[in-house]
Amino acid sequence: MTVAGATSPLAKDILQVLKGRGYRNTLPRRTLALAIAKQKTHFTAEGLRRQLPPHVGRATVYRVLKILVEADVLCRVMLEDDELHYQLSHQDHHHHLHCVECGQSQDMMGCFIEDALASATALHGFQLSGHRLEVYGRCRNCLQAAAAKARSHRDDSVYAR
Amino acid sequence: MTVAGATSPLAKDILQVLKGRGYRNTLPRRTLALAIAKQKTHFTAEGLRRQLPPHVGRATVYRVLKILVEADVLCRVMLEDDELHYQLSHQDHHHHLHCVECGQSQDMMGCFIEDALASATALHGFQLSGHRLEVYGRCRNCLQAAAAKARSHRDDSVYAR
DNA sequence: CCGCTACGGATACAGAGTATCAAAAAGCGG
DNA sequence: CCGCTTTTTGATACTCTGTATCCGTAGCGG
Repeated sequence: MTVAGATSPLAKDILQVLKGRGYRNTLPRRTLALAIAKQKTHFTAEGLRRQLPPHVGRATVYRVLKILVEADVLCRVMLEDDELHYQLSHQDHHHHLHCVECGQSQDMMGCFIEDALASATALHGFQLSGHRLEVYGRCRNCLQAAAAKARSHRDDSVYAR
Repeated sequence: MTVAGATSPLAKDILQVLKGRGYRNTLPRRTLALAIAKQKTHFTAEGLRRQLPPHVGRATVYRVLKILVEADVLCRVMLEDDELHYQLSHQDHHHHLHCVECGQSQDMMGCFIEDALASATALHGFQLSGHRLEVYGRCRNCLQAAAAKARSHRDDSVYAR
């Protein structure tokens, strides 16, 4: 019933990646891996730290996050409020749909703009090397919730700013 | 040959916008407007401040930048190194081409991904509200410079990382 | 020219991330 | 299982960007 008790497959994967990169398997890293595996959505460095036992130092959190970003386990996403968040990254190139209502974000697999982008940049004499796309909107759940609310209170202006 | 001596049309526009929004016309703001008008490309808040006479306070710089972003005179762009830069914004929705070689950035007018985006997000039950796209690559000038260099020194590996 | 306010600059503060460093833990060879 | 070397850790201090406060000052409408 110690730390090892609740190890998730994902946490194991993370530790495996660290091992593969020559990093040692330590208690703080196991704790971090477990905490990251538990995240349902994006999170900030400080937010993550707050979920950790207090004996895990701030520097350690940032160090591990940095390593995991370099290892492509996590990716950093910039939200509309200019806050830097982390989230589990699929290895493939993809983008994120961020719900501006509930803050959840989901992956949009596959990149459908690569071609359009290539031709558009070619017009400018540009040789494309990469891009960063974040999409904002309202997710299915929030839309449904809003619609339900609208039905019960006709006078509420759900869509007003 | 005082401050008024070098006033550019763009600087006047900026001051006009401030006036239109009910802000006063003050010396620090004139100085700021002039400095911003001189920028050939994106810049950081601190970088801008360093180009200003030292009697202009840090807080003032940030305050004015904030106002100008709200007024859509400037827009904030996130570069690949995760540094926040500002640059003159065209009023219309557009994106930026950033050269990873020389750091210059140019506007790519018109947004060609809106449609593709709408259909892609619809698949996820998303109601689109906005997006952020930054494009990275090498600009015409840098490509030409690299090509010229390659011609003169065949052995240099210009394209190697 | 006066007086009301917005403004400016100095300063202190806040939040995110990094550098430093002594002490502790990992892993390895035996 | 033990000691040895190297990596890691957490505390702390620091840096960097940006914001809040506060009082003197300067704009500007009258």
